[in-house]
Amino acid sequence: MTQTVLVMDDDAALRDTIGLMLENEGFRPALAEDGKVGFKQALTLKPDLMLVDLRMPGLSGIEVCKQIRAAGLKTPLIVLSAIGDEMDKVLLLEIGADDYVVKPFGTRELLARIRALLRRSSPEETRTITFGDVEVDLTRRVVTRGAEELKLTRAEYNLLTYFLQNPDRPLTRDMILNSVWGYESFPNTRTVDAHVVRLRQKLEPDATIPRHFLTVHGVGYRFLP
Amino acid sequence: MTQTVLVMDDDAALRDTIGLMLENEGFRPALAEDGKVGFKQALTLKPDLMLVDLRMPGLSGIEVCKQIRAAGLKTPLIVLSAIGDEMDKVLLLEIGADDYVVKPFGTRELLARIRALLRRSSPEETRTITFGDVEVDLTRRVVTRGAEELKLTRAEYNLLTYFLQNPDRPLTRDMILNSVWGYESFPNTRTVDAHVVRLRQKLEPDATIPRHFLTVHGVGYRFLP
DNA sequence: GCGGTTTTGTAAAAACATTGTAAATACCCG
DNA sequence: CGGGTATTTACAATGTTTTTACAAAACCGC
Repeated sequence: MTQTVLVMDDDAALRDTIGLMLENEGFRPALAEDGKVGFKQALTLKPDLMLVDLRMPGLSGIEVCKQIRAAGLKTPLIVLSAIGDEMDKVLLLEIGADDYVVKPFGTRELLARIRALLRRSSPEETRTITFGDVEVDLTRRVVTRGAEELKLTRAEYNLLTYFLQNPDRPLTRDMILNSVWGYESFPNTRTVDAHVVRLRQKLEPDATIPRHFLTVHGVGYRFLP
Repeated sequence: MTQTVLVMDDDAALRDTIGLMLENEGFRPALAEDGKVGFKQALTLKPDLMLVDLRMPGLSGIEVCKQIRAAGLKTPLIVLSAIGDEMDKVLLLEIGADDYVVKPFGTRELLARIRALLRRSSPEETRTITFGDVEVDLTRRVVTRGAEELKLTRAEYNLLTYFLQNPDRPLTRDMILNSVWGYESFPNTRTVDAHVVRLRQKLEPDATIPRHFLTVHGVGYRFLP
């Protein structure tokens, strides 16, 4: 489950910093000090993402990228470029980079981009959550029960995904309103109840005896997968 | 325990309004009128959260954010942007902001976002407390005894957590009423007794010989873990 | 210890609050 | 406009809290 990130940079200090940061954030870092080593590792390790410095002695970042793509690898790739480097988007496209970060950058920015790219490029066709006899396909936004596809309205679906993201803990109506409806609109808290009722009718085996969308009297609701 | 919020905005009126609002809501506000001062305060005060105006004379909000991130600070950060500002998410990502609010905004919205962000960024711990054969899971709001889950009503649960927070010391009925029921409602002090009885029935090995919820005659009650 | 007094335990009644739900109304987007 | 959604409303059903009443226990001065 842990995702591997291959870091190619000739600057040892930077390499280690990034490696450490990645480790702290739950990734498995792999470090390469030049393009030749990096390319080999890209083939053998099959990392989930690569960070490639543009300027490296020997095989340059540009060359590495091209070779990697030529080898048929579609690994998501972020280019690290020094400020002042000619960095037009055509070049990036040509070498098959998905994003770039200009040095010097904050680890936090880098991390955000890594996460964003992984999210963008992960084969999420199969990101589904199941509970009871219900299956929720988060990428297609489709909910099936048994064999048939259910029709959920926008509000119902949003509420459902909020429950899915916060299983097994009491959620007050206000928390739900803020997260699902946002801070701009202020519907009555009873609105939440109305929607819970409809989720129960559509998703519970027996709507009168909730097994998944439980009420916590005096508090709110709790979702139990 | 009080959380510090650093507000960076060149508009003195707005700054003060926000500061006042924060104070009212139990935060400790710190105000900075430009990026330079703000950056210094960010380093010295180590605030729990920052509000940064994008457009400021001198060091702009964007620059401040970048510098703060470059300095390694991970402080949660909300950007305040004037309507019409180019506010794409890439920019937010680049500068390491966690959320943004478009001016003009209501204090209520801002507050909600501040609270939400603080909640998001505080490490979530599963706090559970045990006494006798009872286990209280404070995050899930679930009380178990032996193997089975007990059903506590809202008042019972609130009373229990108050006892848990003040173990081994006598609590008068008035203290309990004020802390658990608040100053808004004025129930009879016997109400406390009624609830203690029910806690004993649900949580004591033998409700007739209390081992945890002790009576302090003429005073009130005392909880012994 | 012994009455008298105060305080506490407790079940049950009464008052009150919250939730389920359908139906009515408002809203919104094409 | 029309059709679907979202929200509010109203009322019943359910659950909770508070009060009450009386019994039991603790305290107190003698």
